[in-house]
Amino acid sequence: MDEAAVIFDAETKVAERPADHEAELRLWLRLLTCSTLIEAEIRRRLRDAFDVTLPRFDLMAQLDKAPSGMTLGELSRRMMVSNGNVTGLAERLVEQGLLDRRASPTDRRVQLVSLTAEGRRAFRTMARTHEDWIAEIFAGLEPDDIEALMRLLAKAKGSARKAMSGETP
Amino acid sequence: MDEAAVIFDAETKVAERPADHEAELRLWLRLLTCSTLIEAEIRRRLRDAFDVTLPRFDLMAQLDKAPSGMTLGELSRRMMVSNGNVTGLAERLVEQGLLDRRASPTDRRVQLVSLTAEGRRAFRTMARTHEDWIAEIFAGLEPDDIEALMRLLAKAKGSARKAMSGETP
DNA sequence: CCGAATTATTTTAAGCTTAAAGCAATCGGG
DNA sequence: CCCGATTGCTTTAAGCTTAAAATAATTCGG
Repeated sequence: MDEAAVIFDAETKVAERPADHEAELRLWLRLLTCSTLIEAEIRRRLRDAFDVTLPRFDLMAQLDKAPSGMTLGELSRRMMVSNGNVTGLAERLVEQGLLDRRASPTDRRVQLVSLTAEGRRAFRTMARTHEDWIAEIFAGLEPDDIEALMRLLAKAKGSARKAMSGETP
Repeated sequence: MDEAAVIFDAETKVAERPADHEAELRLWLRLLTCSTLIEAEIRRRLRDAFDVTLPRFDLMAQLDKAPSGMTLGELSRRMMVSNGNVTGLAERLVEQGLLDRRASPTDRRVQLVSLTAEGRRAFRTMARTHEDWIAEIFAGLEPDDIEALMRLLAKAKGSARKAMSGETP
């Protein structure tokens, strides 16, 4: 009964529900499924191969790009997670001897973190394997597919960002 | 020094590292960023508008499609999460009066859950708004873009699934 | 019918995540 | 200089998530 109504609307645009956006909804579901699936696999492999979690790997990846270290705030912005989250992650990585952490000499509020030599070595090893995993996972895509996906995902991201800022104008 | 080497390899394919898969890596980063971004926004809106979490919304969505209810195991398979996860989610939804839960009359191991009348009503309200949010978020995409993304994401998913089963053959 | 294997679920321990509140240091205007 | 605002970080409480172990019920081969 409800289903019939929805189909009817889709065909005729008459509707008490002005527009149905089934295509967009299905796109979202597929996008989410796809990235969740891959993310779960990467988590599993990181755990099995290196006994590391994805968040810790991500944090180390950010620091690997900044040889001189970074503040916790900068890290939380780049990782797009909360401040408190980074506090805890960094704490655990310091415990493991993979991170150095020190107060800024010029601003006593600021905490600077960087990879230790061991941390850098460990990350580089993991990163190489990680890149191979990703290549394996996307091996079924042609170069053209990858290019098209890059473009379309950028467009989707732009669209999403716009919807987030200009909230109900 | 390392950077230079990587760039050199990319150009010439000489390399001690046989192939670099930068394109795939960047695709994965973009896919992940895109879906994380949207997911965070949906979580935020569900919380602000309906005081509900995404996992609870997802669970209710599954049950809405199965009017006669479902076992916890079926639910965990469809949601692609662990059994223990569903146990806890269902528990909290029952507490809120949105879910009914009863043992199967034919198999005492099995727990059947279904939406209560209130749960169904609440879900339908949320679902309508949720669909509008998704439409808003993807408003910058043309119908052709959506179609192309659907196709390419399906292809990516297929490729990922293949990489997951046939592990290092 | 018995016992071993399988199946469905729950429990546990550990870790991730967030929003909100709190604390300390710094900055900026008067 | 000083005080109010801002900034950087930490803490807290709550919830999600998983893997692994535990529990309980059912099934199946003999």
